[in-house]
Amino acid sequence: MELTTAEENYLKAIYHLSEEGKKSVSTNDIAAQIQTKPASVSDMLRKLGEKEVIQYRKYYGLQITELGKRLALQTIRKHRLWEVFLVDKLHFAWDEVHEVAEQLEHIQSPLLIERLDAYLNYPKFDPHGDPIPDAYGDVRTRPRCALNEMDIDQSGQIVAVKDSSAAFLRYLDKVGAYIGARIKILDKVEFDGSIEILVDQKKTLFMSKDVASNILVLQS
Amino acid sequence: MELTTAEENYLKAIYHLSEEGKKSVSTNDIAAQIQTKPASVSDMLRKLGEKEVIQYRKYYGLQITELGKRLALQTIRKHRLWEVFLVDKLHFAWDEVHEVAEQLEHIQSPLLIERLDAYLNYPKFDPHGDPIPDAYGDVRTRPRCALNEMDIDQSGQIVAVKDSSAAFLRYLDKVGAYIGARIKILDKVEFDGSIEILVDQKKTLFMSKDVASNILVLQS
DNA sequence: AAATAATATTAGATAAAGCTAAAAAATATA
DNA sequence: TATATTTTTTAGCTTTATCTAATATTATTT
Repeated sequence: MELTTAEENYLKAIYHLSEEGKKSVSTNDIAAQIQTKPASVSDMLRKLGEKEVIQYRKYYGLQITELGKRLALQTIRKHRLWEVFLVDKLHFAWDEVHEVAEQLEHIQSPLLIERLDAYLNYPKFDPHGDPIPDAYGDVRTRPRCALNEMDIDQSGQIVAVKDSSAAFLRYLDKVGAYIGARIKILDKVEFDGSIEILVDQKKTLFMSKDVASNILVLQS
Repeated sequence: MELTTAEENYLKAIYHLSEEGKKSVSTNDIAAQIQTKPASVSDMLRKLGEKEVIQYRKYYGLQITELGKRLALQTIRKHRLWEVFLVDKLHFAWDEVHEVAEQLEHIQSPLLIERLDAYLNYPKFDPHGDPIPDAYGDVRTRPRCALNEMDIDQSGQIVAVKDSSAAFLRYLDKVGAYIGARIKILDKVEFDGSIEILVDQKKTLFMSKDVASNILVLQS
């Protein structure tokens, strides 16, 4: 089963949208996700249906198949391994890796990915804390909750971010929130949902609900 | 100046053929080099002419421009740096790197190449002994001659191979000829041009003229 | 120099991936 | 329920990069 670069990108988008727990993935959602027009999406859905990576009935909706899931996870695996490479070995900042990894993920060479994985010491998470699927497409997820959903006095460790945009990541760098940081909720403002947290038992930090909702925590 | 992947491949082929010292590069040569049909080449030459990376007058011939040379050397630089990465870091054999590097060379990210170069410690030659152009497209070439052109009793060091096909490279691995090996011509057979050489003052090796002509030596 | 061969180009198709505008289907609203 | 709105799909066009078959040009031989 060979997919083109465009097909891989659509399938990845569909996989991500499917995982977000929504009832079903709409043509418009996909168009928004990959910055294209709904008309182009319709066309592609037909093609992906023919290739049996999704089940598709027009006007009805779609469902990703097992095959599709496996292929999407392969692409995600490659993307995340390359991100680790860029950060760990080439010293990219975590907000600089996405665009390059978007390109690198389409390189076709099973041997390359096998060797890269070994070279990076079989990492389990990428620089944004997202889990790296193994060669069989298995993903080990950790229980995690959004920072804004925690209560006062609860503590935990930052394990991932939901939004990986450069702007957000640079903001986190600036205020000193990083993956691995131990945090504790000091205060929550009812009015706007903003919170005050203690980072690494040293520094207090105020942040809006919007920011907090994009930070994922492993509770302890 | 932005080139598509296909355009980069054509330009690279044109650059390589131009460097081979031939009077001029023919449509058929290019078609053979990149495994396509002459009709497709004609089409592409027109496009490359419009982009001013070659000077092109139909039926007359073509000449690569300074701009074209610079862009071709950028691609070659990327290709060769990736080959070094694959061999030095991911432990690919030198006959396994070409196809993957063909893909990697089209990744667009100046920062990536800059960092990769630094990470690899600014290598000057790729695993086949070919020089790696610097960021400005300057290539430092070493004087080198084909092994079959040397005379009896002359010695030198293998510095590169002309043919980088997997079959040839695996043959060299098998007989123990590698880049860096010190060699001395022990005998030359007038009849067929085959030769006998001493490798690293230890081992003698017989090889056909065909093989010898694809091994490049720095004479000492 | 004329005929033949080789080489190069154009014409016309095809396939992928995108677009806009129009039509069709599904959903929401009055 | 009928109408309006939103969503989705189709129709038709564009671009890039191929191809084959036909034509044009240049080179080579008689």
